[in-house]
Amino acid sequence: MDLRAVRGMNDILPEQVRRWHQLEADFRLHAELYGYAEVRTPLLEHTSLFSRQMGETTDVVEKEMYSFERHGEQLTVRPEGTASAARAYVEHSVHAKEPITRWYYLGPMFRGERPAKGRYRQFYQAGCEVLGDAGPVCDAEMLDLIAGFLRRIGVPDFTIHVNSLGSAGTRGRYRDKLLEYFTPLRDRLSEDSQRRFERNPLRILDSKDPRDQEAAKGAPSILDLLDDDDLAHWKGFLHALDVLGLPYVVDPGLVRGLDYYTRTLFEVKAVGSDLGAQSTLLGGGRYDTMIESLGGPKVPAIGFAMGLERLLTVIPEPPPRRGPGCFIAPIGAAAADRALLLARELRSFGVRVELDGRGVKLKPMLRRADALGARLCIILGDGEIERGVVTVKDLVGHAQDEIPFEGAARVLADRVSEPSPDISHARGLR
RNA sequence: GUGGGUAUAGCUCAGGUGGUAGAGCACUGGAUUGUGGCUCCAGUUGCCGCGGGUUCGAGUCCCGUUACUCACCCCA
Repeated sequence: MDLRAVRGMNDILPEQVRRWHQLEADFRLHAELYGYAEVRTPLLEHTSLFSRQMGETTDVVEKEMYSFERHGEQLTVRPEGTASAARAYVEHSVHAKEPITRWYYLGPMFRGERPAKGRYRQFYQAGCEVLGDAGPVCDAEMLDLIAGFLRRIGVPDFTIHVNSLGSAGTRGRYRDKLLEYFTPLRDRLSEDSQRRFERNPLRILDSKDPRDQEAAKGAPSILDLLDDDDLAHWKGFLHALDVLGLPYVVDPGLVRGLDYYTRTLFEVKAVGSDLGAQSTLLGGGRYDTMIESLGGPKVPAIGFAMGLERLLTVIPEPPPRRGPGCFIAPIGAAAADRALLLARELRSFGVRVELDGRGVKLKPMLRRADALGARLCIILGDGEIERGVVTVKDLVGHAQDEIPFEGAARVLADRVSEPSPDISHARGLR
């Protein structure tokens, strides 16, 4: 095969799409329960939106975006959802129409990273954003939504990690303190962290390298630098989590890659999964200054996004798809005509029908019906036409009888909805 | 961008020390002129990733290359 999908971009075949539908439906349900409404934004945005919002020096912006020029415009295929949602919020002056806005989104994102397990160049994210609510209860409720959703879809075990970055000033002060702390230890850090030292010293804290972990042991905590307002928010957040009974881990080393976060920061990791290094199922946090920096009003905001591929590798396989209610096996040209009409009528009763139009012998048709896991097989040949009947074979049991062709659809529709006579033979459903 | 692993039938994979391809599953036909699943029999499917080298001879050894994959970086 010389034609392949683009690297890092995957086909999702129907067998798997079922799982995606299920996941998406569960997400929508939970988001709606908490008052969120779906927003849909374009896949393409002006490049500047992302470079300004995510931070010029983040890896995503520096080397992972699919950017190009077209008709004199610098465009980028969205690498994440928050920037677009924020842009739409500002563009439509939503703040002037309602004090609090709760939006969710769902769709593909694109980053030109080297693919690995649970990480692809086209990947799907679902996320929520609350705009206009600065309170810590809002942050805790978002985690409540998340935890309920994860349990609902069957994530076996996960941990919630939380941290606070304070406001912009706090972050700057903390950065200085960290630099001060790491400077004498600098030559003991890993090569990667030597680089981080220059660019983003906060990231040294969550390095996986044992040398860095050793060096970071006595590092100052950002939580000690929070000002009164930040601290009140942080405490309110933890209090609300306690009220909700949500277990969490305070992780002062939790730093996220995007520059726009303030105060609350959280991450949910899968426990005991085979996701390898990509065990982070979702991440989010508060971005109280982003809307304003986008040229919008002073509106606080918080959001999270989760990777659907990662969720899918962690949750159990759903039961197999049920077969059609009726499989129609016509034998001969006259039967084929009748079968065509019968199939349509059955469907009008809401019965899922598969008609075998191959014109082959009965045996392969029955085999096909069985492989599909059909409930009933309708056999229609010359004999049946002469007698004005159809033969109905129960594929779950073995029973077979004839019913009048006239009014057959209604009778079959009723029969399909009945419980199977002998469930122990329900095999071949794969 | 860096490092490791892998590449043989539609799928999952065997193929010591080089002798010109195999199994299971799937699919098709038959045993059963119009009756599925189970069983039995038979059959179809391969540029052995690609290019080059060594050799009388390469799926097997060497070099290169591409793809996939895992890990790092980073992130969902």
